[in-house]
Amino acid sequence: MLPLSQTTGYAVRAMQCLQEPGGHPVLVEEIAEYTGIPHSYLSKLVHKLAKKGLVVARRGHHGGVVLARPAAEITLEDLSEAIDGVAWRKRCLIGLLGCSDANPCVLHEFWHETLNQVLVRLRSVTLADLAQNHDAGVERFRESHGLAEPAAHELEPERELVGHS
Amino acid sequence: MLPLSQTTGYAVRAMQCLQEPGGHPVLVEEIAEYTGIPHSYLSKLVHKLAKKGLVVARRGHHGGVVLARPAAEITLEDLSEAIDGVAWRKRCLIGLLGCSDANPCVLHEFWHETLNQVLVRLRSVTLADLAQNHDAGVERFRESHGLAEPAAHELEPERELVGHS
DNA sequence: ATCAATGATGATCTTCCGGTAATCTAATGC
DNA sequence: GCATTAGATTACCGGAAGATCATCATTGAT
Repeated sequence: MLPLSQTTGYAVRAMQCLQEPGGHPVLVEEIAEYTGIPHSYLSKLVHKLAKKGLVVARRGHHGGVVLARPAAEITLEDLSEAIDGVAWRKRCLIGLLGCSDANPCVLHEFWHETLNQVLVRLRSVTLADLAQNHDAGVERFRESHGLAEPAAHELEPERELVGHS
Repeated sequence: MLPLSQTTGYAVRAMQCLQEPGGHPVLVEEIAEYTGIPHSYLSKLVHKLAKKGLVVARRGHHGGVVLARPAAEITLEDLSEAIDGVAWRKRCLIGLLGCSDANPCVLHEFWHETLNQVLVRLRSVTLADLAQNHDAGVERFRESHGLAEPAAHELEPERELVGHS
């Protein structure tokens, strides 16, 4: 009933690997190896993101994927919306199909406000925010899972996390 | 990734129909007719709630279901926990298996705090709160959907109805 | 003791999501 | 233009959640 799906999580991790618009395209294959997301599944995911205008994918020699706009202009909400859509935001908490703004159930206002708080938070975090902690977080994960080494890694010291509280 | 499942919604609706502890037991059948939740599915749901100590169910003559404690002492969080458990609260937003409090991903703190805000809200609403608006909310819904009066009509097959496809 | 009322339970079906594999199509270099 | 490199697309598999059906087990009235 509030599906920030696993695939949206994948989307976040994939996007963390991408360059700013204009940079060298990153191969889906590279993202797959780096993140551990299955190649073929990632390919579809990327395609979805491309259709939504968040990334640009090119085929053939020197193809790959780049951000369609600056990382600072892509929020978690954008990713959630691109992958999971927005339909779930309108679903009644207790599943009454007749429930709507005009015809609210007992919990309508309560739930609407709850979702809103979550969305505000999702909107407050951008890809650029993530990049700042990218290495620290992902490196730890990679070590504990024996995944492939990235080409270059510059580990920034532990910073205060993105928390907006 | 934040599954307040459809079944939890059912649980809320079902619980709205119950009496205070000590009151006359309500039949699963009655709840099913009143709410539109499939009888057999509801039966399992009720059983789960009983195992969690939220309701008491008795079989046989004059059996039925009653609240195990006052409505004012049962929160939405209780229901969510009884049905969906708590595992999902600990899952990493972006699906990193190595992510934990000791080994946080970039979004760990952010997500933890987000979930917390939701939980605080779920904890702030009790069944008793719902009862106060029960009639207004549910009646409106029933009217606009032609659902059975507590005294059982039959439901039209083609109309969109909660949980029927 | 018996029987009917009523919840409990297990098998099965469907749908959706995550995931795999094979193949198609577009872009580039030669 | 042809081969190679990439992403795009299609078909299919498996598991979990929702839902249904049939059957079992318990309680209380008589």
